[in-house]
Amino acid sequence: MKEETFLKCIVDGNRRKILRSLEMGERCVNEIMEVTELEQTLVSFHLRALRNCGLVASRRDGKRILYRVTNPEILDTLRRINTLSAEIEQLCECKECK
Amino acid sequence: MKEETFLKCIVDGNRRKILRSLEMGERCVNEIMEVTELEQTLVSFHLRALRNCGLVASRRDGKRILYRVTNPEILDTLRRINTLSAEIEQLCECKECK
DNA sequence: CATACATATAAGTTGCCACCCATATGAGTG
DNA sequence: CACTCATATGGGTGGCAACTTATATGTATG
Repeated sequence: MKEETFLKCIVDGNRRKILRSLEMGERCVNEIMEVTELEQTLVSFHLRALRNCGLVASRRDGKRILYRVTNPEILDTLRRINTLSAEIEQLCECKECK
Repeated sequence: MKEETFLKCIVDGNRRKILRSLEMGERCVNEIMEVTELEQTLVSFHLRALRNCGLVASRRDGKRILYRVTNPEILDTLRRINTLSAEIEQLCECKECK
């Protein structure tokens, strides 16, 4: 996968929400819906994108389909980005950041 | 700055190109143009965005304006994203990644 | 102060992406 | 096999963001 693909995938806030909802392990779509407070179709839509990018994987368990993050580093990277953003805010001189 | 702002800023390939062109230190717009092979207006356009986000800063030196990355961690993070993307590619089962 | 060089800004166009709505698939259960 | 629960898919739409073209600002230099 190219860097570009990865970034396009995580630039969306709902997709990051979904990724973070999988921090503790596998979850089915219904659980993800509850945690993220997103509509079912929207969750499926984003899960598909995340899956196509290789960020999540799924397996069936009876009626349900369980999703998981493929690589713990993905969440690490999100955390790092979060920290870095906060650090940059300190330096930034634009209006939004004041 | 919010995570979202940071990600929106670096999701663009040309902006990442510009950031990486500043890896070795300060550069003026003209140099950035040469290294990145981007039009002048486009470079200025993106520099403005990067500046508004606090990712780069500038100072005047005679006729020229020199730009620099505000925080070396920004480039570290780009490197990390690059590595991670490559790792994910190994796991990914979609067509694009094969 | 007129001209050239370096960079910035503004307006207009286009393409893409997230979202919504409606509907389909697919597995379990009686 | 009908029905329901869980999830996926497809078409349509609006908004935003990157790019282009044209022009403005600002600094040095003769």
